[in-house]
Amino acid sequence: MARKPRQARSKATVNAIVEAAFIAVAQHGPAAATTRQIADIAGISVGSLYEYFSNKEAIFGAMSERFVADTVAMIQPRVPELVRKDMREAILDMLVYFRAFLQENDELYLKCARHAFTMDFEEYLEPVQRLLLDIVTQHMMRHPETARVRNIAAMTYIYINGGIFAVVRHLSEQNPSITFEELSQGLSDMVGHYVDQELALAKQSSHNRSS
Amino acid sequence: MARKPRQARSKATVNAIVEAAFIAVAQHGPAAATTRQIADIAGISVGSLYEYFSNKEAIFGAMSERFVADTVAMIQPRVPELVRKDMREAILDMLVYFRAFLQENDELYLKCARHAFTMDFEEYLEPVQRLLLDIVTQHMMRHPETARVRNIAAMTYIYINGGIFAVVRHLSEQNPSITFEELSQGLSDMVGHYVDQELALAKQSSHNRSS
DNA sequence: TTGAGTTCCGAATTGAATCCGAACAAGCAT
DNA sequence: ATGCTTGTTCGGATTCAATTCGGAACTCAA
Repeated sequence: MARKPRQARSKATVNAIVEAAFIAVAQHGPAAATTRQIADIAGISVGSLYEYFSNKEAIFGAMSERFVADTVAMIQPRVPELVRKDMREAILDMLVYFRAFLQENDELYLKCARHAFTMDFEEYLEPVQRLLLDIVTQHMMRHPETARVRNIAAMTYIYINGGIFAVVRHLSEQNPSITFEELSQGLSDMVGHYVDQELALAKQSSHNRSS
Repeated sequence: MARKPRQARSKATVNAIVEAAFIAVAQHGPAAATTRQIADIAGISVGSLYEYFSNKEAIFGAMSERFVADTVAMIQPRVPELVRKDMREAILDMLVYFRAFLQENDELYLKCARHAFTMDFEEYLEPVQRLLLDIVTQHMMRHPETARVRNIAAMTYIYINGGIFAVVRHLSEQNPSITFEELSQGLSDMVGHYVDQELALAKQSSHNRSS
């Protein structure tokens, strides 16, 4: 960002630019979305873009940040409810929430997320990763029996990458080879079975040790 | 591709263009890689690019095809060996192969794969999906006890998306939060535990039914 | 050897990203 | 209120890369 906004109206301008960018990218993809389009949609002139963003990349960066922040804000209030549930159900719920989130506003976010990697999206994922780790931690405190599961960090890493990308890809496909229900059930069982199996192994090994 | 190559030399040119594109993209990223750079590296003129590719996108498409084909070619000869192994070990092996593949030639492929999604990479994944499904099928024929696992299709879908993207992302990170060993162990256990758990459930339910 | 088809070239065109200096609006002191 | 300073917006000028085009150079079969 080339300059910090001092006055209220310029904050509104920055906001308008980011929202316009979402619309333009959803319509034409990130490569074909031009600064003129973004400026037109935002109702400002092209030059003004460069008062707040040093280049087009920076606008994409702000979009990524916004997307991640909105995702977190969407899940956050549901955390108390999620951690109370059975793990499989919690995961299914999250996936359904995430799908609804991607599809709101005529799939605005989904259409952008499809191309997200242009924008070095991964760099911005950290808050989501933190949120998920937080949920897992809280969940474990309420379900102490799950404390013996190994490799929680690796699991959340895999899950966040595999889960987000698989869902985004799936929703973008015209005729996917599996249904969304199969996909979400698969993701949930994959985690659920993993945990069950880890617990079974832990029980078995402690049994062996004590006998 | 604007024209089909008729003569031998033009096939070499097409090849040179694709290889040059890999180098240019690895160096500058897909957005900053210019047609001039690609032409220079390939040792041809800019205009010649357009004899074989209708635009830059098409070159990226050819890169994706090449990448997928090379990946399949790298795994294919190892299929007989893989299907003989225990599932967890087979997965670990595949991941190690894949890492080595990404890192050869000074990480040429890895550097390009990082940005792969610009190029609508997903469209080209189908051969990999087929290969993986083929491996699973052959594996099941040798290990008939695994036939009762449900949702094989969903599992390979999740695995191909989650696995490839998690590995590419992990290898691209400067200081990843987990090691490659933890990641690959996690991916392998995730699948392994899933299968084990499914088999346990299947055994249990058939037991219930017969009692 | 030759000419029809193929391949290659690089200057010219086009259009988008970015820069810049002038015009405009807001805040502030008098 | 009035003039001054600083923040904000504008849109044309500039720059640079993608793509086009007309013709030169090459290949190969007859």
